[in-house]
Amino acid sequence: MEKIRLIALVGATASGKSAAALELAERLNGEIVSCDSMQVYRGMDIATAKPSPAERARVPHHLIDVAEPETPYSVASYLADAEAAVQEIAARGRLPIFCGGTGLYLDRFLFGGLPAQTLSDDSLRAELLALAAQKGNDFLHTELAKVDPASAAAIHKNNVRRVARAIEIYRLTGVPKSEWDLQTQNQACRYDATVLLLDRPREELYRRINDRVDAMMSAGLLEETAAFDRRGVFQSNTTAAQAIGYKEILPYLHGECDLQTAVDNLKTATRRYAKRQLTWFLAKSYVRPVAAEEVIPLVLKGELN
RNA sequence: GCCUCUGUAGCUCAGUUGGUAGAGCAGGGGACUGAAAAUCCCCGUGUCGUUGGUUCGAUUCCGACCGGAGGCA
Repeated sequence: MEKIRLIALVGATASGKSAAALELAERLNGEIVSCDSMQVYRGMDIATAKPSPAERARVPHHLIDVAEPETPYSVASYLADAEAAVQEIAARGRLPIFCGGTGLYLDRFLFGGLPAQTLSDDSLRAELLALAAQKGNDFLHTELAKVDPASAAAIHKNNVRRVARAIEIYRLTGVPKSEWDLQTQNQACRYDATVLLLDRPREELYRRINDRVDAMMSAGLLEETAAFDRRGVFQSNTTAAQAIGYKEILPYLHGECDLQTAVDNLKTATRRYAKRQLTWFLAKSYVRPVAAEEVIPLVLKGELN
């Protein structure tokens, strides 16, 4: 069976992916598939720089507003949802255009996630994290080494989250995570995909980030944050509660710092996030960095296939 | 005007009983397979305010000067 053709625009936050995707979708009879771990949540509009209703009316967007902020959403959910969206789009004879900065989501979508047996178990995970808190990171890491030495060697002992997840996989399936990993490593890409990174000079990117944060403030980020706060979304440590934007504004709303400090912290957090995104994408051999302003012309000329 | 405190990495500060200095944050780099906007790892030379003096040697002690904070007038 022939692989489905798709284009993906990735890159750091504020690099201009959304606008480029919109234009390409209109020119190439495409539909946009968001690849963003935070835009999936309903109501988290300003902080996540979600495409506006007007933009969404121009081109169909998928995987935006598909979960409530109180609901856990993760790579696994994404793989299923994205698979379905792409099938639909392709069935309509249109081109799926991925757009977003969550590298892990796209990576696993293209190459396949862990098998369904390796489900997750929140209570087991909580138990393991508590164990590390009580007996120390070394203790949990040693536990992992007993059942999965390869993973233990690959995961730093202080990365308790990953250590716990690896143990969790073993407990749930009886097979070490490192074994499961072998099944998805070095797999061929499941799609006929062109993955382009919108590249910009670091200085320019940081300027755009600062400008975007200022724009978010004028768009009502304070109100959006306050509303979620009243709703209790930040009481638990759900994924949505970790979105950059709310985390930094909340201390101001609670009178713990002044507004200027909160905004500066938000800009800083966003810059650091952008750097992490770039580190991820640039390490992937299937990602092609292209100067941001060249992306649309080059795709239209068909020079990037 | 006098007195006291203070001036060390971009920022906040520690320290050297005199042998040219180190943390946090910021910044830089990296990892990443069901929380990924998360999580984790690595990276610290800077005229130790300026200028004289004492000393083999001063960022460290002493003086003066220039900033800053407070107190007395």
